[in-house]
Amino acid sequence: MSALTERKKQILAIIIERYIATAEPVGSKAICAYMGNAVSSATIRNDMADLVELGLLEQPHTSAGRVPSQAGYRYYVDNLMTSYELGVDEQERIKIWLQSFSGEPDKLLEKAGNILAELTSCVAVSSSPSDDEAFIRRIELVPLSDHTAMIVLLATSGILKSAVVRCDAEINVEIAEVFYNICQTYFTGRNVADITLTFIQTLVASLGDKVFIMSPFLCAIADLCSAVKTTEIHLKGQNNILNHTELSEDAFRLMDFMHRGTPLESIINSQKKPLNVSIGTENPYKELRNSTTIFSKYSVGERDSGAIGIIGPTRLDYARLISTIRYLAGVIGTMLTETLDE
Amino acid sequence: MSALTERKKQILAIIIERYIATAEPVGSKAICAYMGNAVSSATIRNDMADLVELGLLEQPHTSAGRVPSQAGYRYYVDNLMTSYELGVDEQERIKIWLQSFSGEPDKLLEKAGNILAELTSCVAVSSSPSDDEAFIRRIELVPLSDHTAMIVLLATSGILKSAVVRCDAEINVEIAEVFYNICQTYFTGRNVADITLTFIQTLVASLGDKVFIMSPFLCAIADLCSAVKTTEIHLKGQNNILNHTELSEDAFRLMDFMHRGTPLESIINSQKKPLNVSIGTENPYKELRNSTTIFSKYSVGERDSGAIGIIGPTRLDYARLISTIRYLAGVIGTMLTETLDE
DNA sequence: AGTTAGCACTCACCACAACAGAGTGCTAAC
DNA sequence: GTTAGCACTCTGTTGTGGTGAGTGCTAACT
Repeated sequence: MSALTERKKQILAIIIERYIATAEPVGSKAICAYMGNAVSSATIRNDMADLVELGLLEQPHTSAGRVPSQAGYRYYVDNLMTSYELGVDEQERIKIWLQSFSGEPDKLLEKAGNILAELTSCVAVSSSPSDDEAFIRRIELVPLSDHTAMIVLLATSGILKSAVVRCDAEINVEIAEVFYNICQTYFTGRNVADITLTFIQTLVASLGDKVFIMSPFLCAIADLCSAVKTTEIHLKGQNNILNHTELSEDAFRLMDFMHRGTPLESIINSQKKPLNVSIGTENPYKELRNSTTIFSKYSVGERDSGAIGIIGPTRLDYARLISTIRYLAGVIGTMLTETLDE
Repeated sequence: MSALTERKKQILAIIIERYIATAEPVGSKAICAYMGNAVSSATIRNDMADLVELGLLEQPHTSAGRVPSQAGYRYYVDNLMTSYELGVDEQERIKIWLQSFSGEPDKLLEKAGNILAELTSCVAVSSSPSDDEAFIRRIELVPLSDHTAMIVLLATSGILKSAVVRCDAEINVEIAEVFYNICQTYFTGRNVADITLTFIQTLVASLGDKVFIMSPFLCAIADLCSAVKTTEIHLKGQNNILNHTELSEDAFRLMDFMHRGTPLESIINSQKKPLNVSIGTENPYKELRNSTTIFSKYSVGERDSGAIGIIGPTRLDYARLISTIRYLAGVIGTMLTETLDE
């Protein structure tokens, strides 16, 4: 595969970079100029013909310049791209943006999505950390009024979920005590995956009439546990779809696709390497056949917990985006790990 | 203004209803058929010419049918539209959808936005209840770990806000006691608008070194108070913009407009009547000149607290949408008022 | 007066042809 | 292997003529 001559690589790189910058097919003459007229346009034409032969370039029509094919982008990303280091100022900016984070992982990832969308002019997708092997670290009951209370559940993964519950009986100290006793006995330290609604049902039944009144609280706990292991997905910068003219004809389908949710979840969950670039038809969904997705996993502690990335056209400034996403994922990872340690 | 003959009104109504249904200009012959050939197409043409004269209709070009003008829609909404009663099954469906609501106003309004977007195929906008005259009903400190705690603030408006705070010192019973004392003395019962960051600063200064450590908690409270009075806006179903072909050329601008946030906020806050329909240029923003907005305020207790509505093209099924939005706003109001009473 | 039939007219839409321009592919020479 | 030269191809644009839907107007009718 790497049987390309240096010049062909150079030509391919120029075409891709020019095309990324201008969205116009690149002609032999323009390339010639970009190479400082080292060789003539005819020579370049010959090389370009070979590159088309290899499937790395495409010509929209006979008399247009060349455009990178998906394989061309792939080759570029794998072999040609000069890796780009995020400037210190940009790094600082990102950190400052994220600084307001105070300990709620969900909010951090939502914010990170916003930043990424802003920075890349693409649609940003981020998933809150999810961990179905998480344990319940702590459950708290926060009385709000005579008949309502908030239940706060903290998992070992650092994830925090809360819900407001209404209760027919008055929520007094006695009830709170019963609640904490039940939590201590049946919930704290258990795997969130164990706390299902059916588990709650059998539990309530076994506890008998006395604590029947607890039932809404316990159901809420089950819901929170399921929320802990559910991947929560944040979609930001959807308006950016319309920025990219090459996507405009797919815009509707794409929008719809992204709002369906589950496919995105499966994409997020299927990230193999730390950083994945899927170009066009490399994506598992046909709606993305003209799009590129770039996702980076982030880790909390030693665990891969979620991912953040973008969906954009295939014509992307890969070098910049990859380093941005990688950096962001790194920062998220360290921030979340820090909170975990405490 | 109501100097229109009955027949002209009928013609106008038919044109609008046909156009709403088909998005095609309506010709005299078609109207003739819809009127059961009661009069000839020539007569209708004469009437249509008058309606154009009055500015209620427009013709895209000489040889096309007629299309409602913005003024036409306005006349229709004000005088012609047969009000539509939401079916009981639809009412039930909405209630069941919203049922999962347990006491967090923010979540209820987010959900309501989702429902509305679903139901109308428009972009739904909803604002969480905001009330800058709300008082602090309750503040709770929920310890999460040695150095982090969650602060929960409940306002008299029923709004619930929470934040996680990190603290250098260990959060023990002693600190909690100091916290609650401060809350009791300086916060509970006060107007949220009073609790500004500068207020906190002077407070911290006056309390002296001993409680300097409380500072992050108190700042968090100030943030929560400002969140209570801030209008929080939920935007749902943005993918629906692309459903409406007549908006497609404005789609980009519209998307951008909606993502800017502040204009939406000002629209929400400037709702005069319980239910407002703004057609095209009646909207205060030029980006909406081809759009219609329909918003209904909802009330918690006796107070107008927020609004919910849609942004769509001018070609809308006004009757259905208006009744849907009105109903939804009513349900939201009662649900929120109920939680308030407790 | 209001209504109607009849008819010329207007304009968007479509298809087809002509044309210019950009960029190529190929050939023959270097 | 490289280059100059040139015919060729294809797109995008412009212009023309035909078609059809729907109108506006006039003159006759009730």
